[in-house]
Amino acid sequence: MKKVPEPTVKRLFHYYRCLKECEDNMSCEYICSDLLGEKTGIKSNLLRRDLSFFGHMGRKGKGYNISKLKNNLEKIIGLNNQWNIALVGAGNLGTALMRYNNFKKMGLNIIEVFDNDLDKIGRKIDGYIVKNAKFIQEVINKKDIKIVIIAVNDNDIDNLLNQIKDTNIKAVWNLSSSHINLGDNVVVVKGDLCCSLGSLIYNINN
Amino acid sequence: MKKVPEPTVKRLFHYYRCLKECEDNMSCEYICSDLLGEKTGIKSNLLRRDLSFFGHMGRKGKGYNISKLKNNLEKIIGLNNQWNIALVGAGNLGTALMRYNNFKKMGLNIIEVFDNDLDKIGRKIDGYIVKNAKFIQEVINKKDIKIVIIAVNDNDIDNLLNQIKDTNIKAVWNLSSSHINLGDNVVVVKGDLCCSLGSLIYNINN
DNA sequence: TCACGAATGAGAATGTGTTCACATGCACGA
DNA sequence: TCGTGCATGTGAACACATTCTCATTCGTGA
Repeated sequence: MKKVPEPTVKRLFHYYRCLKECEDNMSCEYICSDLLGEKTGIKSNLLRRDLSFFGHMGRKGKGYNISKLKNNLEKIIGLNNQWNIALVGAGNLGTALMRYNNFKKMGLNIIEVFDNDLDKIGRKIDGYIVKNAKFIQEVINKKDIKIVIIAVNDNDIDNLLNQIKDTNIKAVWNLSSSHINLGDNVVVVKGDLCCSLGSLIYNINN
Repeated sequence: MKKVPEPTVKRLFHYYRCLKECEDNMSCEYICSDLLGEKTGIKSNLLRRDLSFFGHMGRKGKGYNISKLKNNLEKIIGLNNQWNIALVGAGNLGTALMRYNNFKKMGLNIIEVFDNDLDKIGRKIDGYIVKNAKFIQEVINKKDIKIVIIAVNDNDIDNLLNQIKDTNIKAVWNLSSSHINLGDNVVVVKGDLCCSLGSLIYNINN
């Protein structure tokens, strides 16, 4: 299969979520690219191109079967599996993530929470008992965790990375402002909050 | 001036923050693109191209003057001004943002917090008194707020948008999962948390 | 069964962003 | 002051992503 562009991948999720809503709230069985595009804010042309990377998803003259397309996208993205996640950082942002219900709906389960603040370790937050960050490596290996969310302040990142380096994790979602490099085998997605606001400010100014 | 690509804009902030660190922690006055690139995880080639959009920022054979470049980027991005921000949504995510110190360091000030949950309205969170969301329009106009952060659950977005529509705001940072359209005069930056995890999962799977 | 309308999907063209290669100019030591 | 080396910055090539256009196919109604 032809390589799927990264922007396309990002949009897949929008389609997926929108289709899920349609499935629940709409009476009809099919949706055309114009409507789906309008709902997601993506041009219908582009939407069709995106979907066509994965084969013939629709029916000419009719549109896309909502449930079928939804299920296909679910598999394509990988949301049909359950993913165990470790959250590092039980501060404000971390706590918000623990309580963020939408993750669970997607099959994304935060199953362990770590911190290196002694005040937090051992405390129970939203059902999670915060563990000492020095056990990360051990726990990740034991529980076969594949995804790590980093939501800590920037000072102690290096220690963390050393701990994580020799595990079998596949991806890191980096909400800190530090640059992370864990080699070619680990996907790192940046999610630095400041950065988004930075580009927003630039665009206001120019 | 030639149009600056959006990816470049996003990277500017990384350079800026890194330079700020260098200013504090390094003894030397100049930094070369190789080193700055390594620190930020961006190829030095690309970095030089990015900076060159804004004129001659460095000295051949020597590198970039750390403080000078930092100050230049500050102006280019627009971080030398103070920006008043309204936060909509005093839930977990909203609260995390109120407490997120890095924004203040950037000159980004959340000065008002709104919600439409009666349990939250009137309460004091982290120094902010949560106001009723129905006063958004009034307050935005009065306080000359230019940026709105949307951190609410998705059900009540439409009401919000109607309130915001007729104000003079310039940008919205949309952390909800709904698609927002406020015309061509308002910059909307998407920050949907689920979406990032979605593309992460895809990349693990493929 | 045929004709017409609707909507997909793909080739080609365009637009956008990154990388390559190297000319240019500055720094520094002899 | 001259020559060598270093690092920037830029034109050109390339790679990537979006848009345009339209052939194709299916559905529907006469």
